[in-house]
Amino acid sequence: MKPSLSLLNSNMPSGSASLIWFRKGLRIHDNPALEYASRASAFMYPLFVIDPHYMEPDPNAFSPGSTRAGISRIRFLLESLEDLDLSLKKLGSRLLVLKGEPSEVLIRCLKEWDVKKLCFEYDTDPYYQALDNKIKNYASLAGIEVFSPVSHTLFNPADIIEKNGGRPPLSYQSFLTLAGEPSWASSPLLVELSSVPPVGDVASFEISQVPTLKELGYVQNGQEELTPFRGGESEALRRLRESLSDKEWVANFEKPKGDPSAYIKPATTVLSPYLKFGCLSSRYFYQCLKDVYKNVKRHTSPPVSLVGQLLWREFFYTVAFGTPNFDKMNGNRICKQIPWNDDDELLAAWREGRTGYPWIDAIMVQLRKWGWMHHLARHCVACFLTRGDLFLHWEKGRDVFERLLIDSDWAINNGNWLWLSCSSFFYQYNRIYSPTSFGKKYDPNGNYIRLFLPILKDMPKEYIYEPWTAPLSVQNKAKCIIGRDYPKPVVSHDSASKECRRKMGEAYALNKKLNGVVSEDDLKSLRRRLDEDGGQEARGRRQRQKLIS
DNA sequence: AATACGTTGGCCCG
DNA sequence: CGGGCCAACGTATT
Repeated sequence: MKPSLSLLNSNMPSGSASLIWFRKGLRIHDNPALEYASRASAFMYPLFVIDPHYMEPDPNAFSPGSTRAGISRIRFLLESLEDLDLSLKKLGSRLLVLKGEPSEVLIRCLKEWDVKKLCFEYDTDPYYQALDNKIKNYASLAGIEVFSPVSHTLFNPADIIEKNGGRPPLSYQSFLTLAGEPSWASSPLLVELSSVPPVGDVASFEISQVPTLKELGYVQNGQEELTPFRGGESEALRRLRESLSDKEWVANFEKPKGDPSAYIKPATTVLSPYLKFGCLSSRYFYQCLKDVYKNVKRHTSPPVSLVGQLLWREFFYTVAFGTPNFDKMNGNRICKQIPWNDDDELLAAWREGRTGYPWIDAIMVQLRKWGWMHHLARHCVACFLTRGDLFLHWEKGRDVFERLLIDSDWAINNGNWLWLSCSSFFYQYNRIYSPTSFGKKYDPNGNYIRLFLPILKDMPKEYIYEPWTAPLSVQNKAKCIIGRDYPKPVVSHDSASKECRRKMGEAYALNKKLNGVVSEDDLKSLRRRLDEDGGQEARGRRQRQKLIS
């Protein structure tokens, strides 16, 4: 369908079509790419590409979902797309959903729809850096204008890195000093779009509606519990208003003071999944928080305040963007080289919530069912897996989180695993979270454990954090025999954490000695030495134990 | 070279 | 529940 001449004016060249390519940024408010695409175009094609690599069911994965994403996050994404489609329809448009390898689909669309202007939000993740370069190269050869604004984050990570002489800052404080106020903050953001151009002729394309889980091939048996958090911009804005309505709460927010065991009403905003998919603009959130701060006497500050939380996100985006191999230990210049153990049995016990430590296991069950846990709960299980107890590789834990979290974000997830494993940013490896007493101080009755581990629901509170210490009569009465109905601890925290401290000390010393340049062989020989010493020490302990008894 | 400081540890004390 | 101690790291600043 060609536009009739009467519709045209000087800003609207004949038949000019733009394409807004949605990936993250699944929103109408504060969406510069959408706004630009809708300006001076006769037609606008709003496109989302369903990438089979991300969306197709993988029956071999360790949890329901695709190869890359658990089913909760896939559903969250589909809900977000549904909501976006609805919002576009209210503006007289709609979301076009196509399936296939994104660059192939996109290039075909650009050709067949004769697109003159391609708009998509700039993305710093390595996956999109590679994909977007491919698309930009094609567009420049084809003479298509590309508009790719920075709007997922408050700052452009490249700017901060440049300000710091080409390297990203490695501490939060130095990041704050460099960052200052965001450049856009002086004027209000565009949060309302009144109308957008109509969708043009879609030619030979089979456009589908936003698919359901079932249509994607997911078989739901009704057994698995999916996340209670609904996706989409509308829900994001509703949650935002709800959080902002309590001005005192916003003003006094201090992250470390939240209760990780709160599950009826989480101690934080739970806006992270909406920021991850861009259902909520981080810039709009920032603007709203500043407005609240203006109207109260005093408020908390970074790093603990709510604005501080947004800046943590920026910090990790910046370091991740400026650090080659950020998601690996090997070849990552800011990552300590540590001889982590490799033990699939222990890894599976952690992943599946059967370490025998109820606090740890309940958190892992919440991860699997809800795709979300409180920040401090994440700390506990990450510390337990790596430097605290099991001494397993942070990359393995990262993979589990990346798959199961509905808010998993490449930069933030990797950054936090580097942090918690004392591989980067944070180095006080003596500070280890106790898998028993940490949870107890927030939730002495163990309600959180009882909810996510119902097998322990009748265990008296005296034993619920350490059920293996309960007398058999108590276990019988609680209908939960340790070792049969619920596992015994896979390690003893006292000795395991001591071992971890020792190994971390040795590994740090080696990194220092070799100035951070640690080879595979260096790690191998350190691992051998640690195991020998550890073996000797353990044998010595058993010997002494014998002599005592 | 010396110093301050770091989003949120555990434990014991009063 | 706040304070002091434990044992102690690296980064950034001076």
